[in-house]
Amino acid sequence: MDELNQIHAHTITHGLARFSFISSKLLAFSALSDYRDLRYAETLFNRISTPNVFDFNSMIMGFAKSSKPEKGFSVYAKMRSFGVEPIARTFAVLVKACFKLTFISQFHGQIVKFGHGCDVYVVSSLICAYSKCGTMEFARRVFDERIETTNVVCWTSLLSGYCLNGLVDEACLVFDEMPERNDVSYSAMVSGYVSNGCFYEAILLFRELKKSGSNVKFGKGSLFVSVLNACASVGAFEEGKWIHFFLVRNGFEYELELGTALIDFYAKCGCIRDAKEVFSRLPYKDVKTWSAMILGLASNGENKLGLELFEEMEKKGPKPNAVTFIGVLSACNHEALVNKAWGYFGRMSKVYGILPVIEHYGCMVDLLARSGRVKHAEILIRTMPMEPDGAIWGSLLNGCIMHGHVDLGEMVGKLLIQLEPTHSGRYVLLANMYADMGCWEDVMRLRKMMEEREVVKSFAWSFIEVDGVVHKFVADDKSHPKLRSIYRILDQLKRELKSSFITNEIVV
DNA sequence: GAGTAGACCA
Repeated sequence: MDELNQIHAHTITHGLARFSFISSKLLAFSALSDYRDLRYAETLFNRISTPNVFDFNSMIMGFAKSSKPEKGFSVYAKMRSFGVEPIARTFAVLVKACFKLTFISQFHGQIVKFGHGCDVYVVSSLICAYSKCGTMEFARRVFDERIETTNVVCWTSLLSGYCLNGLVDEACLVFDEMPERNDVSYSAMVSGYVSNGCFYEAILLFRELKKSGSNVKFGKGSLFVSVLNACASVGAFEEGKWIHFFLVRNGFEYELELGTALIDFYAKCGCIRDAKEVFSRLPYKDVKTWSAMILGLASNGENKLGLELFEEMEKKGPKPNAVTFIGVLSACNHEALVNKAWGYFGRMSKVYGILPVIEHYGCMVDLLARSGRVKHAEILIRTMPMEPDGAIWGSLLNGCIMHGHVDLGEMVGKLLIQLEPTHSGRYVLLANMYADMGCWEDVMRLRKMMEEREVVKSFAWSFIEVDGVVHKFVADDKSHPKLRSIYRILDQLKRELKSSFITNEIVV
């Protein structure tokens, strides 16, 4: 921007500012470039006596990229009052800044009036805007009415709209019908699957793409970000590892988003060593990269290292945000560091201006309840500024059971069942507590209640991937072909654990 | 232009 200031001064001193071409270029640079400064752009804009359509567009687009995109609406109003006729791009940008249906409808009317309804940029923007408002029927109508002029971007916008609104089947139909697909449309479908919990479908689609030998270009490699996310969610280790090799071979590894996705993937698969390796190799790390690493360390038992990393981040990394503190509090929770956690909980708002959300309170309540400070946990729940959810009461109930606070436990258990009457785990926890106390009548009463309300207890299950094959284990399932050898090893582990426990007891 | 990284506890 310093250079821009100099150029601007130069144009004034040499009498060049009156050439609209030059002032338009200056405005576009200050409003839209990577080094943009919107306040400076506004000053430049206000000095132009008769702004043309490109000047208005620069300002509208500049605001669209900012944190207050709706400010573009008043620029549009000014544009109309100046009698300047909007072009298609004006609407494409404006419509995307709409967060209310009434605004979209108004602009839609203007689009038709000025004859820009066939423009592909406008069509895709309208589809995005209607999708964001949850009105897929309007998005579909725009698409169907202009189907002869649609391109791959419009198709992808429609597909993403369906995914955003949880309509995965409709999104699949769109994906199947698309006349042309590129890396972005694959990425949209994969991430749509992931955001709707269809992790296997996401991975299968990627495998299909690999097998098909299609000529889809991987662009910056960002499709892998979505696939790694799916791999991390299901623990598809071999698939994720394959992607990592592919990325290294093609020089993608060190990109910010990919690096962060890899750290998260390795951490969620329990390979914290590989996560650390990627972290140390990344030349540029932002708040998400640091947070992913801290959360990864905390979820792999390396809590102290997680807290050390946070201290390093405070000294030489980016400014931490709310998610970073979830990792920090989580690490404190696992190490039972109550005082340290209170310290961080206070620092969050005092030093960084981050207001704690329910997840932060959840960490604190869990930590207090686990460490036996159930009364403190209860006070925190009753004084926190938001309505406590089932997870928070669940943490308190857990603490009550762990530390024998039966009266409070009973009260919280009943409250939880009232709050989440279809959640089987809530009944089971309370029933277990009654069983520990020998109150069998209460246990029976709860079981009956579950039957009457048709609450089904979901089975616990786990899985592991070996050589690309996923092995699933369900409680009481006897169907695995290697059942006997698995149980043999389990028995051996049990014996070893028991003997080490006895040895420890003798030492103590 | 469309898509894309981190989110308590259980």
